[in-house]
Amino acid sequence: MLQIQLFRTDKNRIIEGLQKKNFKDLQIVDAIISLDEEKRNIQQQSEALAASSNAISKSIGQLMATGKKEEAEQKKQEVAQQKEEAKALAAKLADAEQQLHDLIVSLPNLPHTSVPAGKTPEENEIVREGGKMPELHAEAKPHWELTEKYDLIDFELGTRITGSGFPVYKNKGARLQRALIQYFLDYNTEAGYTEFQVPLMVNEESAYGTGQLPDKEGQMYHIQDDKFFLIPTSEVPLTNIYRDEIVKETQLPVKMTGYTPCFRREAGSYGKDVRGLNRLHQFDKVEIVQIAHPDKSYDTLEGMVKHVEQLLQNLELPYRILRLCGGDMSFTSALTYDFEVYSAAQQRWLEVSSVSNFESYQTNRMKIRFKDESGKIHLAHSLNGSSLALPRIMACLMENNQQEDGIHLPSVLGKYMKDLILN
RNA sequence: GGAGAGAUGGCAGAGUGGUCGAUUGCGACGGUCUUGAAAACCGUUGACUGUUACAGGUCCGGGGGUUCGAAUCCCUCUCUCUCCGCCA
Repeated sequence: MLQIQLFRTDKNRIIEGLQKKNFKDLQIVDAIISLDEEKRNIQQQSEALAASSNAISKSIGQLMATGKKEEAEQKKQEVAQQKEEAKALAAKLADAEQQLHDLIVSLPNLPHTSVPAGKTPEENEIVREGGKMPELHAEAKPHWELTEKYDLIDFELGTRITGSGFPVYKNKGARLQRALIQYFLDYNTEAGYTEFQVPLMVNEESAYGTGQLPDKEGQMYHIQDDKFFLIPTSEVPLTNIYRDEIVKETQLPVKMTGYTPCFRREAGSYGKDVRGLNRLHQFDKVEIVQIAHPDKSYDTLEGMVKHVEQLLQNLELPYRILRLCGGDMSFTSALTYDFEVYSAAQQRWLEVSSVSNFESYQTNRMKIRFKDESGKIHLAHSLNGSSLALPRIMACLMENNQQEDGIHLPSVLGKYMKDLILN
C-alpha cells in the first residue's frame, strides 16, 4: 500500500499517478487526507488522557505505600472517570484507523515516470525484439495437435481427473517440462539467486502481503476449512519469506528463486485464448524475487530484464519486451515489463514472463525493511519476475521447432534431455 | 487423534500486581590495547506512533476481561515443544 506520508506531502503526485493508472475514484485521496488528520487529532486527545491516567495511577501506588489511603481512594475515582472518556476515544480511534486503512488499501500502486499512458494492451510500448522468427512448413500444427501426435500431453485425461485446465504431461512431454525447470533453476542460481522450495498454500496474511487480498480472492483457490489459499504464483511465499524482517543494508539485494506449480481460477475465459497450454488452472513456473535498496531498485529491475532476456535467447525463441502502459499494469506494480514469445503456429504472441518493480507497495504491507549505517530503518523495495512460466514456453518450443521428423529442441537443453528430438 | 508443558528484545534466559520497555548472558556495533588479529577492559545496542524538537502514547504470541494500576491474575484463539497413537 502507499505510504501515508506521501498523502501529507505530495497529494498531486498521487492524483497524477492514479490517473495514469486509469483509477477512477480520485475523491478517495481527499477522504484519506482528512481522515488522517482526524485520526491524528483523536489520537492526540486519547494519548493525553492516557498520560494523565498513567501519572495518577503511578501516584496511587506511592500513596498506598505511604499509607495515605483516603487520598488514594479519591485518585481512584478520578482515574475511573477518565477511563470512561478514554474508552469512547479509543473506539473512535480504532474506527478511524480502520476506515483509513481500508481506503489506503483500495488504492493501487503509483506508476513510475517511464510508464506510458494508456488504457489497453494495445498501448503497451514495445521496448525491443529479439530472436529469429521461425519458418514453418506447410503442415505446421498448433501445439495441442503436436502434443497429441507425439503423445506428450493429455488434456482430456486431466479433465477426467480434475477438470479443464489441468493437463497431464507424459513421456517426453513430462521430461521436457522437468528439464526446463531444472535448467531455469540452474540458470538462476548461477546468477546468484538462492533456491527455495516453499509451501504451495499460504495463509491470509501472506496473500495480503503481496496484494492478492483483499480484492483478488476470486482468482485464488481457497481452502475454506483452514483459511489457506493455493498460491497463484510463488511470488507470494517467496516474498513473504521476508515479511516483518529488518535486514542489514549490506544484505541487500536479497535474491531468491523457486519452482512451484501455480493455481489460478481465471474465471470467465473462453475460446482459442484458452486452447491447449495457453491458459491453465494449474501450471508450473520458476520465479525470481529480489528485495532491493530503494535507490537501486530500478537498476535491479533492468538487471532482471536482462537476465530473463538472456534466458529466452538461450532457448532460441523469438521474443519481444513490452513496457506496460498504466492501464494494463497490475494493481501493485510501479513498472512492469512483459516478455512475449511468438507462437508460430498460432501466429500470436504469448506472455511468458512479467518482471515488475513494486517499490514499497508490498514491503509497506509486509514491513520488509532494512537498517542503514546510521541505524535508521527504511522500507525496502520488492521486485519479481518469471524466469520462466513453463506451459507457453513448452508451446512455443514445440510449435516453432517442429520439423518433418519431430520437434528439435535447443541445444542448451542437451544437459537435461536424453534426446533433443521429440517424436 | 490422546496426555502434558510452554510462547518475553537478534538469540539464550530472568521476571507472579505498582519507576519493568523489562535483570543477566551471548551476539552485533563503537572504543582502549596490538604491527595486525585474538583475549581483556570500557561503552552502545528493540519496534511502532507522535512532535519543528523535546515530551507523550503503544507493544512481553493474537483477542477479550478483572484492577486505580497487568509481562505478572482470569477467559479464549493461534502456534511451538515432549510423550503415546497413526502415517508419506
